Amino acid sequence: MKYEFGRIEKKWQEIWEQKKVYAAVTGSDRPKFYGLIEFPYPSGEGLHVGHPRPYTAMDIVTRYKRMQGYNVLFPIGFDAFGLPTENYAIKNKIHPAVVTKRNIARFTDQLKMLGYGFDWDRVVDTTQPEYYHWTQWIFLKLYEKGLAYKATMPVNWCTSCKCVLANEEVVNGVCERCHSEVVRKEKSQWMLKITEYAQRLIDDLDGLDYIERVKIQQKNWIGRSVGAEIDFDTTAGDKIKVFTTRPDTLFGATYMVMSPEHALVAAWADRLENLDEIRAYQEAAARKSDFERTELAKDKTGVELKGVRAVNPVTGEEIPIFISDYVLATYGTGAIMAVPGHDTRDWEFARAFGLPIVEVVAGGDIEKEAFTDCETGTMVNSGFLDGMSVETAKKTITQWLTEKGIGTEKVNYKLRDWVFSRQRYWGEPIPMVYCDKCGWVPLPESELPLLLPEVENYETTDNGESPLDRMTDWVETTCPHCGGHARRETDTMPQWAGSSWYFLRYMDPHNDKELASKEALEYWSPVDWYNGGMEHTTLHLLYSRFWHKFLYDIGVVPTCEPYKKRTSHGMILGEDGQKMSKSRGNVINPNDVVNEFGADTLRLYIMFIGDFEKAAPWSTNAVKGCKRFLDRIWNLAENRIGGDGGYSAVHEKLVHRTIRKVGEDIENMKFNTAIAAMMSLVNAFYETKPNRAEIRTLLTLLSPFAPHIAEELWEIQGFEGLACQAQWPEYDEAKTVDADREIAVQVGGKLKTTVTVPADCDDATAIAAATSDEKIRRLMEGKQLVRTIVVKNKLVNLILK
RNA sequence: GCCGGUGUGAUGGAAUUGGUAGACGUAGUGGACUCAAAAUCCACCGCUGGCGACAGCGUGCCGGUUCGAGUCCGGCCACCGGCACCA
Repeated sequence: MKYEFGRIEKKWQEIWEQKKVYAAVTGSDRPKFYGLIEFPYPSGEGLHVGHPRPYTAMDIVTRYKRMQGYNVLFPIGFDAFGLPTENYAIKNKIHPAVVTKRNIARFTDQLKMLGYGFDWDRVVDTTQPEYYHWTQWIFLKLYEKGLAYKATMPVNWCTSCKCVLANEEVVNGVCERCHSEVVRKEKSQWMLKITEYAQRLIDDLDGLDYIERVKIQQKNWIGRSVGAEIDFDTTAGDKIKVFTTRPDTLFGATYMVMSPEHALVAAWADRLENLDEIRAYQEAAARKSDFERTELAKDKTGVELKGVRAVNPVTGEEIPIFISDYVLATYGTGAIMAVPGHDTRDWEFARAFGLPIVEVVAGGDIEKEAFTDCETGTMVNSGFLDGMSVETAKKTITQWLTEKGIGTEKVNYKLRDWVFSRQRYWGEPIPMVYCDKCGWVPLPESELPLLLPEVENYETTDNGESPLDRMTDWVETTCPHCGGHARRETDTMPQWAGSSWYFLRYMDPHNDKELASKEALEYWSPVDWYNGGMEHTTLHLLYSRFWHKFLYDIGVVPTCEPYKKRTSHGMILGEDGQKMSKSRGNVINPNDVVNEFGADTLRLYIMFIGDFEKAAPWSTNAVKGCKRFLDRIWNLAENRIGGDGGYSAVHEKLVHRTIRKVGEDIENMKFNTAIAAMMSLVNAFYETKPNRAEIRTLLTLLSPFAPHIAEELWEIQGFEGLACQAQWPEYDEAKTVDADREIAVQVGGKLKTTVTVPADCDDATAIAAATSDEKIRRLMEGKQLVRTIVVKNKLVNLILK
């Protein structure tokens, strides 16, 4: 009989679907396990070979858990709002909803082709009104609690997408999606106060089972730093507030710098003697894109504000004030005290402008470079701080400033509030109206979902407004508050909105009363294991943690963190070791692989390819090797011998070891070595034919990895029920160990030979066995044995003199 | 510049966390089967020397700790990812 993968894969996919073997049951008594993968964006290109890596991994984990008796929730959905679909729609004059529907159908076929055990009754689609109803509802709640606000501020504007971007979406000064130039633009935007959660987003990481690099990257992104805020008096009467992490160096502050956008510059217009020069600098700074700004980072530029001076609160000296674009408007207070002796940037600026550099921490050579070390230095030229360590000086000066009312301790974060509006059509409408009398007014919950209207033209307007802006009938409305004239918000939500809570909807996807029932949320929360890409660490993963914490605070969800465990997979590279891309021509289409080798082979290969967390290049030859392995299993089933009892004496030990190894490896995401262990078992079965019990165990172990072939052989062998519903086999630790051990014999730490000894034998027996070996005896001739080291069941090391 | 990570045969990668380096797969070589090829099955497969038993070397480089180091410590080099004038 031939292994017709095409036929059997289709056959079992239909049977599984019909029998609903992957249905999750809310409220079941069995322990629950919620395994989650990042739902795909249904692009026009269809599934990429990168997708099956995390999907197959979690499919294996959840199948394994199911076989262990867990009530498993393993859902799938589509994150379908977004720019590529909209752009495709514009180009081809098709409604994005139609494009989305088509793409989702294609993705669904491909996912089913790979035999994933998703609960297809729980599919979510973020573009459906039944879904975005609740995305909008969460927004209203955020607004109600003061966490959504409208603000006019400089935002990142992608010149190609004609759309604002969140900070997280700007990579190296260009748009994360289209790589076009990003410029700063003043715009009125909806903002979400993620900064309010900064500390909790850091603190709560401690209790989570996330891979370490994810935690580190999130912490770095949030960027907490502790210091002080200090007020400097000025000759204009206003105070300049600065933030510093080095209040200990206050005596060395010889000038001040404000960002070019700082409000005091405008306030002082009348007093400034060189206003033209200042204005010119401000304009030049505003014109620079983020990219240019970082490019030009080497040389410090700036202009002194002539006519106003600041006063150093500890030295009493008048010091000059500059504006320079090395000071960012959006961090801290937008102004700094410059301590050129002990800050690299201030040092460079001081050198460029010939400003005095004073040493206040001894230990370096400030003639050559700024001395920034906080560990070793001693305070000098600092009045009452002299002789103190930096740490002590920090505490002392902060206390002093607080007592005098000049400053206070202060924590700052790099994280900024989340720019939440997009000037685009294909997104969730923001359920707010602007009333001339009442200002911004939220829609009442009863009016949700606010449907996305049909428009004729999806393009952004020339003045950078959303296409919805042209929909006069839709835009013009009445104020829910006073009934007067009002206009709807025409911006839509960003791509990240729908994905910030989708894992909750899976728990109760058809609920039309609330985002999910209390019962379902209590039963399934939190997600037990979430696997996804590193690229989402500071985007989706952070955003969804923020939303979840908010929902926890208002009593909607029962846990303060959404995901208990987070892991991440490496990329699949092309055969040339380069990132797969159409232009390189190294793209592998999963459909081709499935047609040629079958879904089981693809699944197996993609897990065997290498360390799950690392990038790995594709190898068609190695795919063939996996197909060969399945062929060998297929042939094996015809070559087994009878005997329904237990395992045979020849295989027992290896079978027990393999059960242990495969189970442990699945839990630790070491799928490659789990497969290697099964290969070894099959190799042993080729040496000595397996019996029925051994075949049964092999098929059970194989089932999570290659479910179709396992199921078919299961049926052929006449085992009861379905392979995918079989119980995971038990192993007996006692049966995994040998009666005898082959241990290493070393002389002076160098391996000379091996000897066989009884397992767990005492040291004397091991030494006796080693020293009676012919070869070792020869080496010992004429030498004196000065020391022996014995490691039980491993080795004997003889030290000779 | 700062923060993470990686470096092992021709090749993808293993190695119980300080204890027999190279499991498993790919490629390669030899053999069986075949008129032949493919497929399949069996064997070999780190480098150097030797007919050989065997000896020496070997986990990016240099040093150290240890009876013993791919694994730990110090100093380099290379590559990958993230952040980047964050005061």
